[in-house]
Amino acid sequence: MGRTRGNSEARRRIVETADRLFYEEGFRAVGIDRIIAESEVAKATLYAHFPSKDDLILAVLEHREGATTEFFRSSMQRHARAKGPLGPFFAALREWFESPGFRGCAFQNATVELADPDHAGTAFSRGFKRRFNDFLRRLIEESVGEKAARSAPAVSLLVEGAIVTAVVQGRPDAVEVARDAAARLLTEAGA
Amino acid sequence: MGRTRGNSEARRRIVETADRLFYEEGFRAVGIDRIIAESEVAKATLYAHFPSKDDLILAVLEHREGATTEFFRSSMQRHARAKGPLGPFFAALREWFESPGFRGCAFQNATVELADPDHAGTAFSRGFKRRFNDFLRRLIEESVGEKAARSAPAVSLLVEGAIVTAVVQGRPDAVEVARDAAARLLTEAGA
DNA sequence: GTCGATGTACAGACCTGTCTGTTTTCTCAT
DNA sequence: ATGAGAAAACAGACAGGTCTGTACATCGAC
Repeated sequence: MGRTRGNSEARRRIVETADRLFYEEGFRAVGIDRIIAESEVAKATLYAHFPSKDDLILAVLEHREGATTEFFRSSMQRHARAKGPLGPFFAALREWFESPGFRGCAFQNATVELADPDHAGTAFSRGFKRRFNDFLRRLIEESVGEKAARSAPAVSLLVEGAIVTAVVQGRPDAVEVARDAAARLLTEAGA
Repeated sequence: MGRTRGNSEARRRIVETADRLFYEEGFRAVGIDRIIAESEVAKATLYAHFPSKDDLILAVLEHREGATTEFFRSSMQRHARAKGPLGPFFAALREWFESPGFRGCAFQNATVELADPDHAGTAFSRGFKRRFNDFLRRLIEESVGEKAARSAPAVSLLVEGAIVTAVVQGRPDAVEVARDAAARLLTEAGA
C-alpha cells in the first residue's frame, strides 16, 4: 500500500487525527497511543513518519495553516455580499466562532501550551500570525483603501481579541463588537 | 510550626511556588513533585491543604486575581500622569508586557490548557474576565465619560488582542497600537 | 496529647520511544 | 506477465521514566 513517505495515506490519517485531537483536548493531554488508536495506524508507522511527538506537532500546525487559509477563502466567498468594510471577512470569522467544537486559534493555543520559545511550533505560530496579519492588511488595502491600511495593526488586535473573548468568555458575539469598531477605525476621517 | 489550615505558612509557600511554575511552564507541564520540591514542603502537607491538583490550580488562580488587581492598582498609581484617555491603564499594561518572564494572561492560558469547560479553573477565568472588563468600563466612565463607555467592549477587545500579540508575536509594542486605537474610539465624535 | 508538618515508599496508571517480526504492496528486471 | 526484492504498514511487547494520589512512621510546637 505504501507510497513515498511524504505522501502516504497513513501519514494523512495520522496528521488529520492528531490535528483534531490536539485542537479538542490540547497537545499535552493527547498521547501517542491515543493517536495511533484513532487513526488506526501502527506505532512504528507513526514514528517512521515523525521522529518525535514534537515533529508531529509541527506537521499538524503546518497542515492547519493550509486548512485555515482554505476555510477563510471559501467562507469569504460564501459571504461575499456581507456589508460594511471587511464584511465578508467578519462574516467568515463569525462562522468560525459558531462552528461546533470551536476552541480558539490553534496557533495561540500552541504557543501557550508549548511554553517554549525554542520549540519549532512556537516559531511557526509566530510566522503564521505574521502571514495572517499581512493577509488582513492586503484585504484592507484592496477593499477599503491605501490610507485605511494604516489602521491594519489595530484591526488585527480587534480580531485577536475577539477570538480570545469568544473562547474565554464564551461570547461569539465579540465578532460584532470587533466588526463595528473596525468599521469606525477604517472609515474615520483621515484614517 | 503550623497554624490553622486556611492560613499557614506552608500553604502560602505552596501557592506562590505553584503560581510561579504554572505561569512559567504551564499547568500540565509542572508536576506535584516539582512543586513540593521547590516550595520545600512535604507531599502529605500539600495534599492536606489541596485534595487534588485541580484544587491547587483553582487556588492559584484565585491568588493570581488578587495579585493582578494589586499590580494594576499600584502601577496605575505610579503612572498617574500618563497622558491620553486611559493613559495610566495603558502604561501599566506596558509595564506588565515588559516585565521579565511575561507570558500573557494566566486566565487565558488556563482556559486553553485545561481545555475543559467544566473545570473550576475555566469557570473562574471566565468570571475574572468579566470582572476585569467591568473594571475597565468603570475606568472609562470615570476618566472619559458616560458616553464613551459604549466603546468599552471594543476597548476590551483591543486589550485582549494586545496581550495575545505581545506573547505570540513577541511584540510588546502592541500596547501602543491598542492605546492609540482606543483613544480614537473613545474620543470620536458621538462616541 | 493533639495537630500540623516531615520524609519516604508505594500503587497504579500513563507517557514517549524502541524493537522484533510479520504481512502487504509497489517496482522493476527478466 | 511474473517473480524477486525493496519499501511501507501492521501488531504488539517492552523499557524507562513520570504522573497523581495514598500510606505510614516520626518529629516538634503549642
